[in-house]
Amino acid sequence: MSRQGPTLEDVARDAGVSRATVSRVVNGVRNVDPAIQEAVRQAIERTGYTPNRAARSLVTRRTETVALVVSGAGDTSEETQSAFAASVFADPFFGRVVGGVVSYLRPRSMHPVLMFAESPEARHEVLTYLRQGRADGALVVSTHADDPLPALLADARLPAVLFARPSRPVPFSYVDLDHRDGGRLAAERLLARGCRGPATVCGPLAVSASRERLAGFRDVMARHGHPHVPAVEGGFTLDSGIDAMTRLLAEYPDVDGVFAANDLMAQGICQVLRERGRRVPDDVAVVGFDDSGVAVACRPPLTTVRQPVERMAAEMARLLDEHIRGERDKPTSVIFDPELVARASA
Amino acid sequence: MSRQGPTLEDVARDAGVSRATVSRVVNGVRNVDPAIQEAVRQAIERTGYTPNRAARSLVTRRTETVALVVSGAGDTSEETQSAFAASVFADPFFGRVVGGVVSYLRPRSMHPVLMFAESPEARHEVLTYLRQGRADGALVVSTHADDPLPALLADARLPAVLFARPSRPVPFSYVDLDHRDGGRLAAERLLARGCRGPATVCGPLAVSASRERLAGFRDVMARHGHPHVPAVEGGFTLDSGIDAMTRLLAEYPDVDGVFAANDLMAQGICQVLRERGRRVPDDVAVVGFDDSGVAVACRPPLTTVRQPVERMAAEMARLLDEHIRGERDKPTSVIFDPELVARASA
DNA sequence: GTGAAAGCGCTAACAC
DNA sequence: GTGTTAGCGCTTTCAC
Repeated sequence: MSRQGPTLEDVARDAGVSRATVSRVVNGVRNVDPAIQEAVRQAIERTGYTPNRAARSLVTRRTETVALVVSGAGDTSEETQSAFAASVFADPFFGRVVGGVVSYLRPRSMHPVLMFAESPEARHEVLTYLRQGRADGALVVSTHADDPLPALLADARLPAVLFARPSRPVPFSYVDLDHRDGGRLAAERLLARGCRGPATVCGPLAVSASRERLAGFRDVMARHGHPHVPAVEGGFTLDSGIDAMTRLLAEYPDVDGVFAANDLMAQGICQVLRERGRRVPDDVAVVGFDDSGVAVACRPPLTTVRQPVERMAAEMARLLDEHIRGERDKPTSVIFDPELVARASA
Repeated sequence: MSRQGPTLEDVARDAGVSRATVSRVVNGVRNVDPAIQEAVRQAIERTGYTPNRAARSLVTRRTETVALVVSGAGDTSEETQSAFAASVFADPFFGRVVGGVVSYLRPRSMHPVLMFAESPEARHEVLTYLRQGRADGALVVSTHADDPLPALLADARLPAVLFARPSRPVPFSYVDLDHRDGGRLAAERLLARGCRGPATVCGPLAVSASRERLAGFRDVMARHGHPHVPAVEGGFTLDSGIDAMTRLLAEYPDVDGVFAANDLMAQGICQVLRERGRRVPDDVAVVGFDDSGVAVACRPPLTTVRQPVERMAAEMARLLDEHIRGERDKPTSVIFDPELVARASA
């Protein structure tokens, strides 16, 4: 394991200049004679030099690494820690977040360390990690509303940016979607299709995004003669969509339009409907939310409200980067607009 | 950003000892007087000391970080780089890998940096990253058979462990499943159900695992009077499962048992069958592979061949850790056994 | 424009 | 057992 290639010193000797000059060339600092610059480049080439990041970090106090943390609720037990990761990625949402984050970081030679914070110990790990300077800041995606991590990070004065507005105010930038507007789009679509018995399988009401989507949906529906739209609460999983729809049908057999708070639940809903012999969209129209991979994979393909997760995640990374580099001081929020994507299900 | 808490020096002063002693206590080296040990602990507590990892790495030449790299084929274009991440996680497989890896690393205060190597530039990034000493080694999960990354890592003499046996031999340890045996289990299940018209939707034949599963399946089938089992090649995605099954039904309308090379395709197969009015398992039995989340989510729940991905991933991490620490020298392979999980689909 | 030199905070010989 | 000391490889004043 004693892999340590040539150092600045070696390159300097080879090029017949000082360490400082090589460092300048490596870091693209101007004020270096073009000829010398070229000589150094060649020396680097010859020696196969690669800068040692630990040494650089030690002086720059920066790692070009950020923690990408998926943060759960209070107290998942230890046994489930590995299952947490699997369940998290069961929703295409997180894969998209990763993709968006990487698309921003990679061109800048920055990299994400993946962390899960589903227990108090795990949260402590995240704080320690950042305090040790192993990462310059955190990108936090919470799966629960009452996620305590943002507050902990704030107390420790560690840089972070959040996906979605935190339930209790913390001095961090965040990106979010106009969820209320998303709910409205779904309602309008169902109404435009002539739907007369609308209902919704909403997300966990503890999550603000769920409440907003629901509010927007009901808002428009109320304005069009549906003051009391039935809503059943789901948990953003396929299973919970199946459950919710089963209950919904039992209580309101004549629904003809359902707004699901995400695509995964919409998929479950379609499954239930098909099993009951109801055609989608002819008998019951279904509108999803997210426009994730399952929206296209679903039979029928889902009409859904698009959330530009990749762009949002990239923006989140950009904000963090700016905070870290001191280019941005005050917390900011960037809100994205949803968009209706029409496919077959509604 | 000038966050730098107290240093060893500060703690030493506070405790009235030398830096070395504090270092010993921090690193749990014995040969320290219990009383002094306690004094140091208190000083650490008082000062709120956290070791600076860059400084430590500089001397230990270790980062306690590993690269978890998902490696694609040769030449995905740049635009799709962010889509690659999303598509990768569309298969529950990778979430499970992450979970397994983290379950090993976390208790050891090690962490994974997520990297995607779907293009030549991206692969180069991975090499640079490791050469700079930003990670101690790589865990490589290839999505394609002809992944060039392992060879590149080997040439650079960087430590790595692979998920699945590489198509061309490289001097790295790897974990794998006895895929052939998995194929056999599937065949036996279908035969036990009295299936008389077996077929299979296999994985990409460029992938060795696909070939093995197919071989095991056909092997048993041949031995039981089915010398020529129809096989259609899929791509491990839900869509490809749908396509493959559609083609299969067109050519062999009287199949009554299908072995899908993964659960995602099995799900697609079930969808097609249901659309065609064929009942699963009564008209056509379906056996999946992996036992991932979709196996339970599928209607009907899938009978499938379990691949213990989490355990395999954890083992992969363990092997890498041992290589890094010099506790293991020669490349090793650890092969896991598949297991049939009986549910409703067959 | 370039070099000399002083650290960044830590670990690991080596003395005592 | 504990302290002293010499770096790890890099960036960055500060002279020249």
